[in-house]
Amino acid sequence: MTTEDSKGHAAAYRDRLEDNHLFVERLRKAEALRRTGVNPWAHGFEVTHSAADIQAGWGERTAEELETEAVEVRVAGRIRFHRRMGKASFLKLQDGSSGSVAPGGDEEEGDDFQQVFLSLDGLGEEAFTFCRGLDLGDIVGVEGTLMRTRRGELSVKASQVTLLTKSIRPLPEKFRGLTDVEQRFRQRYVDLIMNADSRRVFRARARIVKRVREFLDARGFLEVETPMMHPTPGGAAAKPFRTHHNALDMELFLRIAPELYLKRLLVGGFERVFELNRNFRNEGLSRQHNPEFTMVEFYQAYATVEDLMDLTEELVESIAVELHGRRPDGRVVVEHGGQTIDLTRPWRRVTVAESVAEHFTLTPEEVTERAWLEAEAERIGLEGIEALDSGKLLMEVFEHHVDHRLLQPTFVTQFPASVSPLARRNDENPEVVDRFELYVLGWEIANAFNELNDPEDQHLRFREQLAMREAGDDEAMPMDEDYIRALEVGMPPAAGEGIGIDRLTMLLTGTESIREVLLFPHMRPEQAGS
RNA sequence: GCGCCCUUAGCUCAAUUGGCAGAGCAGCGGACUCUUAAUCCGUUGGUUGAAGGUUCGAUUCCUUCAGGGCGCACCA
Repeated sequence: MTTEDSKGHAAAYRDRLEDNHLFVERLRKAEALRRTGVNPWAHGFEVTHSAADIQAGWGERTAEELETEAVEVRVAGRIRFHRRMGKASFLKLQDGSSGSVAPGGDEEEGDDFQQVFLSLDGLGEEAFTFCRGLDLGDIVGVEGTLMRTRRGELSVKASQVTLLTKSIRPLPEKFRGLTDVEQRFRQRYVDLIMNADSRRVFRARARIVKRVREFLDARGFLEVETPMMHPTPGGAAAKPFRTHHNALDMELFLRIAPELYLKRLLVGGFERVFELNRNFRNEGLSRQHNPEFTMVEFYQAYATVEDLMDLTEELVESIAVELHGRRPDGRVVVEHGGQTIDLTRPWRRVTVAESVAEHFTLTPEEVTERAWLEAEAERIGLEGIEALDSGKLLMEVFEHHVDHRLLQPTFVTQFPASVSPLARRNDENPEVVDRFELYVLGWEIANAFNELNDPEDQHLRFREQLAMREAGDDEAMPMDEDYIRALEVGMPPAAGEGIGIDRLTMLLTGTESIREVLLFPHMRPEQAGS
């Protein structure tokens, strides 16, 4: 790049900063530093202590003790506060330990930014003047010794300050911070700097994911990765995203579920497998739905849904205990939107028909009668009722009246076979399958069933799905011939389950929108120039 | 996809029945050697989301569009 090009680019770069004087001022400072031989975007700095390290190691020391010890430290972080006086000033640095959650501890966010004391005496004229030009948002490295201020705050008395990164765009207002929901999601990097609650949620999410892995690992489950791009979308009732492979010139679908691949692994002899990863569904967005979402699916040979209900209670309760602890009375509760949710096991177990019957103060027999179901479907405003089987009608009534009212953890069991094409029929009643969905806060958190391993029945179910597909249901599953072939080789009896990690995280972090637990939730593109 | 609501300075928010677009923080200049959202004095900063309309005059009323929030629908 020639000097002329370089000048042209500098102008173009300034233009994209919209001539905002706040941005241009900082850029001017950066350029001034460069002229004195200081690169405002440095690399590398030896850090010996985090803010949390210093608090943990010397938090109880008195001013005198600190003076005697003369502990030398090198810290680094982003300037969040800068209080300037004539010949002294204070910085508050935010580092990766700021507001961190101690392992096994509660979720209290400590305001453990590291304060730095700068003085003309300690730094000398030139360095002190340089520090006066530092802006909120700049990242600096500081070398100094620990001290306690007159007001009692443990601080680093700086002997040397190095600018590591110049920040061109100012941070939001320091008191109220960034509250605009759209900007919080679009500029998550700013949100994470400004909002301890956001940091807390994503740290909690990481612990939940880690705990799920540990839990399954401890029970002998093998973590596997199966294709994200499927030639045949299957394993769930959902509309897929389509994509295209150029070299093979073939249509592919982003997976809506890993289910059919994981069960092929049961055939292969991996008797306990799980996959914790993304699924993609081409459907509407809501507070509970994002086009891509994370689910853990696991399959256990020789187990039944009964076993998985126990396992699910144990898993979720243990994560809740890790994040929130137990109450003195031994119960495990989480607060969510003014509700107290009691996750202490065991949880209520109720069949679909029972839950509907309870809502209408009828009996399970009454709410599964065709005439009653048709009449109720009519009241809901359902169309094409005659074409729907009774199981589908029952589910419609359940979804319209019951599921969103199941606030406390509830296993809903005994689903109609017609809405569960991959589940094994109940031996006593072939019209239902041994399946459960876990509801908490009215959200479906988990879904599990005894897996259908009879290839002939599976073939029949796929054909029924095909018929529904031809009748216009674009969420009905297509036939998967290779999956049938796998079942013909022989799949051990098994139960499998999927748990929605996003919703589980919402439940355990008290958040009400899935966007709060996704680092970069799906958004429409911003308009140019904004 | 449909309905309701929101969009004003970098950020957080004001602006009376339609009558000169303002404040705090941030920034800039100045004072101040222990501050805690530091304080004090002075000061820069606006295509009021975009386009159109009504009006002598529009941040304000109307239309369309964009983005966002909430609800419904779809779904997990």
